[in-house]
Amino acid sequence: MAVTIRDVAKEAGVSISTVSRALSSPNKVADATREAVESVVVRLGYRPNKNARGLITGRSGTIGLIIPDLENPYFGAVSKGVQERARAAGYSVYIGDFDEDPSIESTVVRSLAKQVDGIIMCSPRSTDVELGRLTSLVPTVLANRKFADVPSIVFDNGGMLRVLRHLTALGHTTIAYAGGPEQSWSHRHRSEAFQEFGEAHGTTELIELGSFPPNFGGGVQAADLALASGATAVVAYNDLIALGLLDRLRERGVSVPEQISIVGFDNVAVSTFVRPNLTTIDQPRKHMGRMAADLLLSILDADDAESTHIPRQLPVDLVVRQSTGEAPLSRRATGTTTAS
Amino acid sequence: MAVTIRDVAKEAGVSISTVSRALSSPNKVADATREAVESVVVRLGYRPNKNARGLITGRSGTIGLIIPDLENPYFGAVSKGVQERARAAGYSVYIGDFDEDPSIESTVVRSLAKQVDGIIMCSPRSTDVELGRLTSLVPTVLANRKFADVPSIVFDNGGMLRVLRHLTALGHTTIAYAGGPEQSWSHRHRSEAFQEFGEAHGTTELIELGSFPPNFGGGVQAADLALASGATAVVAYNDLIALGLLDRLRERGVSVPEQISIVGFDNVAVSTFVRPNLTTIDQPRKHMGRMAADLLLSILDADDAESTHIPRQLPVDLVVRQSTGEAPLSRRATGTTTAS
DNA sequence: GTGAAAGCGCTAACAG
DNA sequence: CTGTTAGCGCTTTCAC
Repeated sequence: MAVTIRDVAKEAGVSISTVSRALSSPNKVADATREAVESVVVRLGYRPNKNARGLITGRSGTIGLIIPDLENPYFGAVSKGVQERARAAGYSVYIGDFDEDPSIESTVVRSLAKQVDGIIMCSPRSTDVELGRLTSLVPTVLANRKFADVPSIVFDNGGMLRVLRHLTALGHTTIAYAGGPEQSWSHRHRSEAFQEFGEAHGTTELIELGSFPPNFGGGVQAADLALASGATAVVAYNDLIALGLLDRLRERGVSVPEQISIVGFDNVAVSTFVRPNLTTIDQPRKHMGRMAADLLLSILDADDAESTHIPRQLPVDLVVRQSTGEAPLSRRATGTTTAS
Repeated sequence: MAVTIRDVAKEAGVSISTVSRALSSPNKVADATREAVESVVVRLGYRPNKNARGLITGRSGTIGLIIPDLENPYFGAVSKGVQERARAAGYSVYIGDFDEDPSIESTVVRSLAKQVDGIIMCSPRSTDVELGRLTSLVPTVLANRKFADVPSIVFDNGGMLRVLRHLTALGHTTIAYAGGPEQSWSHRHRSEAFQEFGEAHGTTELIELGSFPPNFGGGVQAADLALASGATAVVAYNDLIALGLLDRLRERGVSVPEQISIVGFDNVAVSTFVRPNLTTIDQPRKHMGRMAADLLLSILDADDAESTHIPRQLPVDLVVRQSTGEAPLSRRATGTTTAS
């Protein structure tokens, strides 16, 4: 097998415990021996066996990240943030994708629970009851969901309010909401904020179109309902739904944004792939990943105090994109622009 | 801590070795005892500690998956395929993202190498020299790259040929290629196929525009060059570049596909977010993930024979999308279609 | 077919 | 400050 701590000890002429100490608690060892050990470690290319260490410390040096769908760039960004921080702290991360299926989510969490020091559940789709069971298995941090007193990171849910203020400022008086998955905590909160705004502003008519799959197809479905509703503006649960809406509305001969305005959530890259670029709520999701990892690691490292000041609620931004589709990059050359 | 093999043994009234055997080699134990043990296992909710097992067997029951960018849906799909198979075989998977940066790729592989039974490197960006070192660390399977005799899964690279035949059939005689990252094996192969076609068909003029970042911005860059080249059709390294091309060309007043045709590679979801839907080469990437996982697992399980018949080269399909943007889902209702 | 015992590579008391 | 000694939870000879 590979080079073990014993090889290093022999080569450095010390005992294995000294090697162990030199690596895990460098301050408990004489500078001279520590340096000697370190040089041997480098020379032999020794890398401690995490398994063996974990067996005794009860810590595996790994965390689990559970997300609904790896193929959705939203979660890819979160994952990158988590990895960035975990790696910096010497942790490895298992990623478990559950295909937006609560029962798979449950299975994956349970199978991972025994092998990791902690778990980050991003946008969990489980019911509260099941979530309660799952979060009791192992130290857990939630992202995009609040539940009991489980530590969590969520986005400031003032996003919907900003969107609605923006739209009413533009003169819209009939606004529809094309929602996301029922099980989504974010969806429920957006829906509530939507309703509340309606109650507070009697002059604006607010229409909920229902729940749709959080993808392009969901938006296509929602479009026909939106049109029938008579709304002049549609707020979508996310950008993918917004793009589906856009496509279908245009296909039905409705011009966007002239006849109907559309606003999304997330500010994923594709929101700039269409003209005009989509107006959306930017949610710094990579940052959310970082914060979630930081929070989990701080919990793992300091069993006593969860004192560290990690923001639990991340600010979001309304990104209003110009509808006038002007050249964003460089001026058009004069002269012929058509191909041969 | 959790329930251990000793608890099970005590509860079932047998020795720990019997429990161990009952679980790992059920045929080496009397049916009666096996069943007894199994029922206790279920009742106590016992789950063997992978670390401890790994310590002795030298196998961790985990594999690593190294990809350039988690945020790119292409790799998300591959990851899902890998996970699907790994999970089914009882393996966990570490995913390591290296941000398209070869030096990070190297670091990640090295740090993972000691903790996993095998690694799948998808679309590696390292040089051949470095790749040689990396693949010698631990059993490795390559995806989207061939190197020496390292087992690999790649897509049939006849895709470019099909695209070019398609375009010439449509009457194009001047065709440009907007390439991907220099380090990409796929890019180099597409580029070669592109050149070869030119040599074989003197009547068609083929123009390489260069290498571009494999994203929307890369396509925007390429668009101005494409226009200046006089080509009437542009083949893009991937769909994201194709979409960037599309956007920029339209902005410059060129209509697509009337004046310039665009074809992409990958058939990612966004390729249907635009009108007309993008014509593209479909690469079944989730399937690639599955095959890569199967290949790695078969290598790990059978040290002797890599006999299993896993296809090493996966077929691709040209997806020609209709330009006429007809209603794809349901017929438009008669009557007013504009909103209030 | 089953149990006892010996470790896998490492860390954590405990003496020195 | 350093070495010796027990194990962590499990698999695997080797006897019985």
